[in-house]
Amino acid sequence: MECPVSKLIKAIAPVSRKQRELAQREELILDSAQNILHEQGYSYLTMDRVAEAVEYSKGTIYNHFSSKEDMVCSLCCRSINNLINMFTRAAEYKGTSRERFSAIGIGYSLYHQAHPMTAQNVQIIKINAVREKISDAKLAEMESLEQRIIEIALDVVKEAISCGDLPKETSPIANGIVFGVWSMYFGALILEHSDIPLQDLGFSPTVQLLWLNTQKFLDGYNWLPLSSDTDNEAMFNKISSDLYANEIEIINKRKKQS
Amino acid sequence: MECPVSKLIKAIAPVSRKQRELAQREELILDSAQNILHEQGYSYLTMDRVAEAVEYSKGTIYNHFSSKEDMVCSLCCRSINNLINMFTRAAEYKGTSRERFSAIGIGYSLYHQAHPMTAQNVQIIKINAVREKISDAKLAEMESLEQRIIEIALDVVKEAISCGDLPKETSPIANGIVFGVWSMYFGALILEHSDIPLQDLGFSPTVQLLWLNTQKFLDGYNWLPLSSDTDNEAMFNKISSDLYANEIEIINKRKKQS
DNA sequence: CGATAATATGACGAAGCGTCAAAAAATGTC
DNA sequence: GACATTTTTTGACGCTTCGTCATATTATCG
Repeated sequence: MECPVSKLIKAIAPVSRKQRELAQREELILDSAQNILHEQGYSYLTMDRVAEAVEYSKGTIYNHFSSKEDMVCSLCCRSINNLINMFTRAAEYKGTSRERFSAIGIGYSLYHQAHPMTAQNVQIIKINAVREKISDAKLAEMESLEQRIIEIALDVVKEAISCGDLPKETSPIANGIVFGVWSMYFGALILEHSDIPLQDLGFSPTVQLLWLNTQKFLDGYNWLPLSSDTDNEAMFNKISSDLYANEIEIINKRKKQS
Repeated sequence: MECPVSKLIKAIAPVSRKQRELAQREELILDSAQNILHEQGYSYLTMDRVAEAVEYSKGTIYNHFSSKEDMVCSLCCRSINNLINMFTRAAEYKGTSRERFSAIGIGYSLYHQAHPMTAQNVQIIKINAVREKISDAKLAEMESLEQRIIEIALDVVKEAISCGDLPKETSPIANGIVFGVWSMYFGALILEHSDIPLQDLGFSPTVQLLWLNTQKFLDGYNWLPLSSDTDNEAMFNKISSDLYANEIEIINKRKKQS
């Protein structure tokens, strides 16, 4: 089901005052929803509460989002957009192709550490019973964003192949590398944020394990320079501070609070 | 919240007629739930419908499960138990340590391909908003099963280290390997079963990518014999038919139907 | 067989979703 | 500026589902 408002907002330029106001209100609603999620968790997020928080009626909220799930999906789109920015910077980082690819992984880790809610949203949005309730338009929007973000990572892989850091034969399975780290990071993300006591199960902190495993994985693909020829911890720290000072700061603040 | 019935069922031996009947009814309920999930999907699964299907009242269902989520968690426990059996067989497979470990991965893939519903359940159960509604007892039960299944994989890694197939230095990061494949398979599983058009995003079939990536990952850890010295496709086929004829059959039946 | 304990039942209250007729506001017309 | 028309907003309402609990039914035991 398409929403009345989204048609208006996305109508062709020029952007009228009304369109701007609507877009602004949409952001306000999303901010409120995000806030509720952050403060009280997903079970507490209801349309009535969002309506109360933004001081509009429920009907108005439904003019922007065809369902609660649609709203959460929009939040996910915002997050993916943020990630796209981070990934873009990572892909342009000065360093070896392997460093740039690793930087993307680090960005993913740090972003979700800085914004744990995002991980939950993404997780929820992937459930089919939830997806059913999202408008086709919004799903398409999200898919196209995912498309873009994958492209960024894939480009780095292709560069690596063309400059010889990866064997030429890797070419037809370039997407295998991207899918590999994507699934690995995504899986780890969910396992980590699921309150599952990984430590109790005998695992080290997730970020460290992820980093280690990424390096082993890339070694397996023979992505030069191999991790045995590199100071991996130093590399991690350098990339983090070079590219993701913001996220690091947020994470540290969060730590202090708890 | 603990359920009246589960206390009874788990009471100390000897198993009385009543206990047997209760346990039997619990299985009946779970079978029904599974059936509804299979036929109609998660959104269609309601306590009223389950009650109607098993021809007991809703109150009686609630004597077995403290909530709908508790019920789904029980379904997950059944699945994990199945996986434990498969993993155990895989770990005892005649072959190199690397083959045995790979066999575990294949088992995971095939099981979820044969029982797609399971993947959904697991996915749902990992959401915190859902977990909140599961009784502590059941969560503990699931955790202990997960503990066991991890242990099986970890033992294979340890054997590999002690027989020299993996470098001695791997010892302190043995759990890294297990976590790596766990997260990779779990992530891929969810991405695959999420109706997300991976093909549209330019990816090959998941099982193939997973198999390839597993081999690269193990190569990265230097788990001998390396994939470059092995016919990987043949290995996959051999392990599948040696260990998982059942699952293959189910998968093929499923294919025919569609 | 009657008393007591255990179990099963389904009507009920609460919560949340999404709708839609009516009210309010904005826009257009003279 | 006053009236008509269109657009937007509102919140009461219907519906679904959850989980509970007083009551009814069944089982157990003296």
